[in-house]
Amino acid sequence: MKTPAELTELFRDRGLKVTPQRQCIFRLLQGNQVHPTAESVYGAAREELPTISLRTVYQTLSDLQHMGEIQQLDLGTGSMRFDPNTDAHHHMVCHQCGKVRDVYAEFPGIELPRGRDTGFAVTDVEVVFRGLCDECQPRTRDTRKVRYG
Amino acid sequence: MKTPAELTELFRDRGLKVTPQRQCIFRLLQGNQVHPTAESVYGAAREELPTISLRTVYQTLSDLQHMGEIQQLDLGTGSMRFDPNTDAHHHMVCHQCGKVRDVYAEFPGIELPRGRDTGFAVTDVEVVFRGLCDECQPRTRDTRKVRYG
DNA sequence: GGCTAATCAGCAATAATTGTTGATTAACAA
DNA sequence: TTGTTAATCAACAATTATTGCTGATTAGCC
Repeated sequence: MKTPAELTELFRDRGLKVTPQRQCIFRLLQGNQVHPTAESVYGAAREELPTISLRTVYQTLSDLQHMGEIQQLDLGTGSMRFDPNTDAHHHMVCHQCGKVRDVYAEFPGIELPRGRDTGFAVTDVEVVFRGLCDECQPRTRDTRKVRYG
Repeated sequence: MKTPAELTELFRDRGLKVTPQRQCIFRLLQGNQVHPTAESVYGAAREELPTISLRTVYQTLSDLQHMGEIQQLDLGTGSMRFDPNTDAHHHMVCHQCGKVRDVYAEFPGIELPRGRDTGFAVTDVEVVFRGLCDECQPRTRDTRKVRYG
C-alpha cells in the first residue's frame, strides 16, 4: 500500500475528497501486519473518531481494494481480512484464534500438472498454512508455567 | 469417503439410524467431483425425496464432516463446498463461475521458511489456484465460433 | 464561498447457516 | 412384533457479515 500522503494525492487526483475518516483508515492500515477485519478497523478508528460509521469503513476499504492498494483475503475465518501488503506472499492461519501471519517465500515448484486441466488459465496461486500459533498450542512441558512432581 | 454400505455400518455402530435421507446423501456424495454446496446437495436430494428438508441436509453433511468422511472447504465462493475426497489434494477455483476442480499433485518444496515463524505448528497446507476455467475464458481466437475478416 | 461529495444515523435486505419447537414417523434392538 | 428413541418435518426465528437506501448534515476543495 502507498503511504497516507501518497494515498491523499491519489484520492485527490481521482476527484475523491480526503476526509478525516479516510485519513484515519489510511494511517491505521499503513504497516499493519495483523490482517484486520472491517470490524476491527472500525473499532480502532472509533478511538480517534467516535462517530465514524461502520458503513464508511466498509466503503473506504472497498475503495482501496478497487484501487489495488489493499488486498481482501477470505481465509475462512468468518469475515474478510484486509491486507495492505500487496507484494506476492502467502499466509499462515491459526485454527483456534484466527490469527494470520504473512509468509514471505516463493515456491517455484507450484504449478498445475500438465496434461490434464488444460484450458484452465491460472492467474493467482495462494498457499495457506493452517495450524496452531504459539499462543494456542498446548504447553504441557512449559516449566515456566506448570511443574508436576 | 467410505462407500454408502460402509457408512451405513459406521452410522449403526455409532447408534445413529440409517434413514432414507441419509442414504440418499451418501449416494449423492460418493464419487462426486463437483464440490457441491449444501444447497445443491439439497436440490439433488429433492429429486428423490421431495420432502427432505434443507436442515437435514446440513445436519447430515455436518455429521459426515465430524466423522472425517468428507471435507468442508471454504474457497471464497460464498458458501461452503463439500468434498468426499479426503485424500491429500489441492484445488483450482474459477473466479467467474466458482467451479472447483481437484488438483492431484504433491508440492514438496512447500514449507515454512525456517528461522522466523517458530512456534507455529502447521497441520495442513492448502494450495488454491485461481483463474478462469475453460468455459469462462474469452475465446477471441476460437475459429469454431467467430471469424473476423 | 459555493458546489458537491462524503458522512451520518437509522434502517432494511441479503445470504448462508444454525437453532428451536412440537408433532409425526420410522429405525432398530430386544 | 413391539417399544424406545432418534430422526425428520414444517415453520419459524436468530445470527453474522456485508451491502443498500434515505434524507439531512457536514465539510473538502476548486
